[in-house]
Amino acid sequence: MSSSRPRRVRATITDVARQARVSPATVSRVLNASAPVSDAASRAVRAAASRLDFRPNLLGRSLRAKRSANIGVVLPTLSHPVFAECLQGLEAAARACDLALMVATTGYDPAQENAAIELLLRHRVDGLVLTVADAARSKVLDKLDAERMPYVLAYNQLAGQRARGRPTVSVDNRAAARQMVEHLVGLGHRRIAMVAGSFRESDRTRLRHRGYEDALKAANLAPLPPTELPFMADDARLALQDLLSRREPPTALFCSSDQLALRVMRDLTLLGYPVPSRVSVAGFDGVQLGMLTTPSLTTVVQPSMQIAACALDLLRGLLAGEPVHAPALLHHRLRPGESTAAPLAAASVHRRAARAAI
Amino acid sequence: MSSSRPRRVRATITDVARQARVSPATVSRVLNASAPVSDAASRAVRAAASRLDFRPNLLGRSLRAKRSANIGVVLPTLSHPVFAECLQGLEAAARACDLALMVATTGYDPAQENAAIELLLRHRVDGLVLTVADAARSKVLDKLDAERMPYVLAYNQLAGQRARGRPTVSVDNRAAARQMVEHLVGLGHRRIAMVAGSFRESDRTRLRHRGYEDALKAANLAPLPPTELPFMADDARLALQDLLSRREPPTALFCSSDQLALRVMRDLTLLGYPVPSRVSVAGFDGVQLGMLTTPSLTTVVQPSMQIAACALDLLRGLLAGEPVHAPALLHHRLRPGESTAAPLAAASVHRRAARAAI
DNA sequence: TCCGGTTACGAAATCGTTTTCATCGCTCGC
DNA sequence: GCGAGCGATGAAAACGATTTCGTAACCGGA
Repeated sequence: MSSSRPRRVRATITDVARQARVSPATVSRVLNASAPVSDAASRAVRAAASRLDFRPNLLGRSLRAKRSANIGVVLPTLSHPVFAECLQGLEAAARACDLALMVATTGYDPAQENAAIELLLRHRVDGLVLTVADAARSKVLDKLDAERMPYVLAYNQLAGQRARGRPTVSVDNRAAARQMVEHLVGLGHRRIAMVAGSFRESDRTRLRHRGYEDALKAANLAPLPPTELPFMADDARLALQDLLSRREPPTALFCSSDQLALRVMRDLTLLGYPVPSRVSVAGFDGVQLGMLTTPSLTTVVQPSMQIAACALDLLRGLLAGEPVHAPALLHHRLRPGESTAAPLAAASVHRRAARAAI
Repeated sequence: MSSSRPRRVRATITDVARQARVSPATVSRVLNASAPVSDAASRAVRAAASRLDFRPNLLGRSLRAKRSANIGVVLPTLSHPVFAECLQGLEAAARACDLALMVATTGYDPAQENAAIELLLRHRVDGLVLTVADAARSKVLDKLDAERMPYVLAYNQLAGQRARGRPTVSVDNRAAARQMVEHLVGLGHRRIAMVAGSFRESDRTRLRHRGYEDALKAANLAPLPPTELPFMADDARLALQDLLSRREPPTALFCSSDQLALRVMRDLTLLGYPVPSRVSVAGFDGVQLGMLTTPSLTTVVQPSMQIAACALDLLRGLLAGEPVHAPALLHHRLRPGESTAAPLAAASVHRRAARAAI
């Protein structure tokens, strides 16, 4: 009820020192094990600290030590389960080594990427784990380099000159996409389309598209023009309808992400194209929920937890002064689901061939 | 290539002051608009700041001002889309007022809740937004009260004495659950079971169970014993199998969360119980992906973004010294989906009644 | 006994801000 | 013309830790 109880202020290191009859320096040395201290003093300090319920003020420490024990995380969105899971993994890994996490999301928008980083830099994070929309042309990376701020890219994959000195953790997007499309080819599909939200703005989507092309080329098949699905649900459905009502419609759709794939599956169902009997659908990411739908989603699983753990490890290495590692490519896994099957088209092609032969 | 370029250190407020030929105090006043400053000085300071690319060191500021512009977020998990979305909303709201977010997850474990809060307190967050596993017996709330640390509970709902002075933002879980179960009753269901991960450990689940009971009592129906679904996927399926192979099996399942509901739907499908024709399934949360499955999920939508925005608002109020508001109850919405329908049982009951009449 | 070397420790400077307090010109009212 | 009042400013003291540097005490060896 009464709120007039005098706001008891926290004990500071000086209070502990006084109680333990030592200097603040000694308290610091004991609590951080940063220098040898006699047993007697050490015990006295610990006793005083616990008696006073001492909680070190990390602001003071960070200011002086120029180390905030605080790492920044910049992700496109948390509505996408892949990034949410990644953050979850980062948090677990970070807390295991007493690091705090400061997070910001960017909505795939370079301006917001910049704003996010600016905020984190003001708060003096020690380093960053980030996923940018398009690492190939992101200017925040250049800024971070200029500032000498350690960072590790997660999910982004860089090539050529821009990859130099930039640690990344990802799967081999191109190879994984190729494998997935080869899987579709193996099922008998001949007209496979790739759909994405935007091909221009994401380095990963572009790489996956390359993988898609690789697979088709290897099978002597012609790639179909890439399909971009509008953000608005209704427009997307129309676009899909349009794609499938062409003269020779694709029999399989390779989607650039699971979220997209799930929406596509739903829309196909609503439009009256059964999955997989009429159209096969494949995704990319391996989100949990893909296993819960009916049909379950065929997809490429990215090891998000491992990506997170690995990214944090690399970052800690950088903070400890180790040199930059080569890009880390983690293993993906193709998870077959019920959303892909052999195409009907194969059968009808046979029929047509048979008719022609008569 | 060469990394010997001397690590240029950032300009400090003193550097800016020197360049602008004023004192650091004046720079501070200009940059924070914390006191009137002459036009001339103001311009000089701004010019110097931008010339030197000045980035204020928030550690220094926080230390001195006892305000870190940093708020802590404690959530059970980010693998659950509801919390991921909430965090997303918090982040957007926070960045709009230049607050940084420090996040920690707890896995619904009180010990981890405590550890998370301890970490955040050491970092001197200004306040917290948190969702605890069970607010009714959470001891971290008592600790925070003792510390006079401002916080707002999200999703948790408190009752009676423990609610006093504790700001919460949530939907009315009991009423919402009741409404959902009434919807099932309205469809003709007479044997409705509630399933959850754990009834003991979550205040929300308990409230939703109360709502479930309310609805049944109002309809003069008997509640079935609550079903807890084991965490392991296989065990859960067996438990479900067991539940449905009883003599008078439930015709509808009310699940305590969407994630659970989606898993239940999937398991039912695998077990050969079609949804909704044989068993109806309802969820709670309103996650996006519930709309993408086939059948789509009937659920109660919690306005996660609003909850986040409201929580941050309340917290900002507390930080500004405003008194604690009454618990905020935000509107939920029943989103009908394809996972619920009239029970087969109704028909067979009618048939039986008809046979008896002959 | 004395001396070089180690060890444990404290005094004080420092990190980069904000905030208090005193001061210095002004203007205004008389 | 003169003090009161006011607005803008700077000097200096915080904030709470770490880290540098100097030194007292102690140890072993000559």
